[in-house]
Amino acid sequence: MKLSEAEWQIMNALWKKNPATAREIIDSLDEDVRWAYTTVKTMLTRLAVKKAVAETKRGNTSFYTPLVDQQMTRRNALQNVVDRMLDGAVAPLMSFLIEDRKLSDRERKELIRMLRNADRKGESDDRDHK
Amino acid sequence: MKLSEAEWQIMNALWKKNPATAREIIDSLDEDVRWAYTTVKTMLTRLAVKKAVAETKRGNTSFYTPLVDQQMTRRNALQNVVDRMLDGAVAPLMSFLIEDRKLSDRERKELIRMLRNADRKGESDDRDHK
DNA sequence: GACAATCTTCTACGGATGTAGTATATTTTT
DNA sequence: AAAAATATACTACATCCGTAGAAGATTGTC
Repeated sequence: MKLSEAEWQIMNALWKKNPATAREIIDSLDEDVRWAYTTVKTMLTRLAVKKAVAETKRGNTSFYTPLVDQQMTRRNALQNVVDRMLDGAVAPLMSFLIEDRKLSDRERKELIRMLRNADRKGESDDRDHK
Repeated sequence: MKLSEAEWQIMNALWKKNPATAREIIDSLDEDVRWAYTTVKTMLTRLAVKKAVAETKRGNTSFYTPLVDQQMTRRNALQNVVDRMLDGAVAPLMSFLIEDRKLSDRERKELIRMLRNADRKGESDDRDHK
């Protein structure tokens, strides 16, 4: 499941609220995204063709629902980003998170908590950590 | 500076070793990437056109060098990924790092260290970019 | 019921991308 | 120097992507 940038926008909107009509999707997009109605429709049709969304008609109007899982889709996309763009290394991702895109205090704490947690449930190879 | 997926491959090779000829680049790519010589040349020419690399001739052969900074280019690309694909949220990135893409023990420790460090120097914490 | 608003389907089109063939110039090897 | 290998410049082309207009179907409104 490969999505184009514009398609991500649509999917993100749909993941937030669904089912939704083309009109609802447009309205939910950022102000600065000024797509014509038919542009969004084209996107939706293409997404339907690739089975990323389901199209259901009620009367004259189509309602759309995501068919792919957000978590999973993002995960795959990120894996691809790491593989292609970062040449397989996660380090740049980490420094992006930590240095560039300053995490809020909140996020930083949360991240540390997650890491500790991951550490604990990490299988056999744990050595001296007391 | 927007790079296509194939262009990232080339740039990653060039960042690793430069200047390099088209031939050297091909040879440095993963085994499973079987591009024709002219394909790589096309890529390089396009990259030269958009000023991402410099082309210098020595005799009959061209040598290429990156003109854009790896760190910076990746950073921008990642910001774009967060904005478009992740709808502005970094949380999915974190969980990708921590849950999906299991960090090695080594990487996890390093990440924690970085976080602690960022914590220390982040007294005058102001956020909200753009 | 007529007109306006809205939705639908179909078609289009320029630029980006992946992928490479051809013909030609140059360099290297017998 | 003739042949073989290699590099270059140019051209091509199918598909994807962003973006939307046109024309017709349906629904809402006075």
